[in-house]
Amino acid sequence: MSTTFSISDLAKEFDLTTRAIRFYEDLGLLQPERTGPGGRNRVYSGRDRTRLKLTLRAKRLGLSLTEAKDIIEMYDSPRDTGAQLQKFLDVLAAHRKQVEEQMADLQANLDEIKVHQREAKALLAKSEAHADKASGKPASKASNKGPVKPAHKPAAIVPGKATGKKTAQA
Amino acid sequence: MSTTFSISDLAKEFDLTTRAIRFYEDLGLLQPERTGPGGRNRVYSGRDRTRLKLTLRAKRLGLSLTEAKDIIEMYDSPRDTGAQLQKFLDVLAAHRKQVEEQMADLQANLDEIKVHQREAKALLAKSEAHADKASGKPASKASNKGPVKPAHKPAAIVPGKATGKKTAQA
DNA sequence: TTCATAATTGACGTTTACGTAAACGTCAAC
DNA sequence: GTTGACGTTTACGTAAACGTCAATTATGAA
Repeated sequence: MSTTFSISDLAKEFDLTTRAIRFYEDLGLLQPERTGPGGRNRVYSGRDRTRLKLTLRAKRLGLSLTEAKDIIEMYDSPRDTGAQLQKFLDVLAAHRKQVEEQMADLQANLDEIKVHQREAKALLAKSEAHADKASGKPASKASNKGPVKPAHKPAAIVPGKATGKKTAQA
Repeated sequence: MSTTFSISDLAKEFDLTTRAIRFYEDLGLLQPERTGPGGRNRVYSGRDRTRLKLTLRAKRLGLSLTEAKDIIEMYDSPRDTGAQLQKFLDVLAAHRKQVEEQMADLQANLDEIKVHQREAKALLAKSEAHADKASGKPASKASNKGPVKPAHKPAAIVPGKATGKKTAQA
């Protein structure tokens, strides 16, 4: 009873088109078996599903599909000799460094977002306290008196809605 | 003495081609002034430089250029009314959530890498201790006795070498 | 049996993000 | 007075990552 999946199973689960999944197969990312008459239909294993999941995570992190493939293959390949193990460790160290760099990028972003939040909240509080006439709840109008200069700080950069879909999380 | 930059200044600093920089201008990401005879030559301000830096960081995080533009514009736009401030806060909250999600993705990656490192190191240590004949330093050969099964764990996903260049950090 | 549903293989189209010439202007240096 | 180094526009080319048909085939329900 080794769990398997049809192409539409995976398409639904990960919110992809079947076209995309077949395309990933063309790139060598998936290797489904065939079934039915003349072996027409694709059957995906749990391993295929895992590789697909990893591929999508890689995409979310900004990698190309071929980069994703290289890495997944790397982690999925045999490491039965000491030399291979050592090389694997080297690659791991390099990857770790890059991940940590990207983490730093993201952290910088998050920090900037927080700063903006603080500033905006402060400004909002000030403008509300200033416009105290008939304020019950609708705390936003258009107070064109003190233009409340936008703090010309850089900005923050944010990820996510590449395909505008559901962002199937790993 | 407002610091300005030529197109090749920016190209060198961020390791881009001038073509790319002009392309970003076509997308509205940069708006250099013109100088020289007939206003042919581009002159970039510090603000342009900042926007370029943010654009590249956005790319590293997997955003498209138009997504990058939308976000940068958002952060760069005026917020002089209470309503605008409130909307800005809403957008900030959404962005923050997405950043935190991506951070989680990355953290999962990092954890997996660490697990792999631990496992590989353990295996390496064992194979070295096992192959104790004339071991001075070159601690890797090919011990084809105990094949040391590769732990069939998923994998980790890693960012970075998109353009294969120097990864100019923000 | 017939109709809908799901799957398949081409094969061409599309969007993004630039690359790569071609052909030319400008200015300092030699 | 020509040679670089640097700049410009126009324009076609390209790789990646699918989308979008079209023309089949198989299966199950009505």
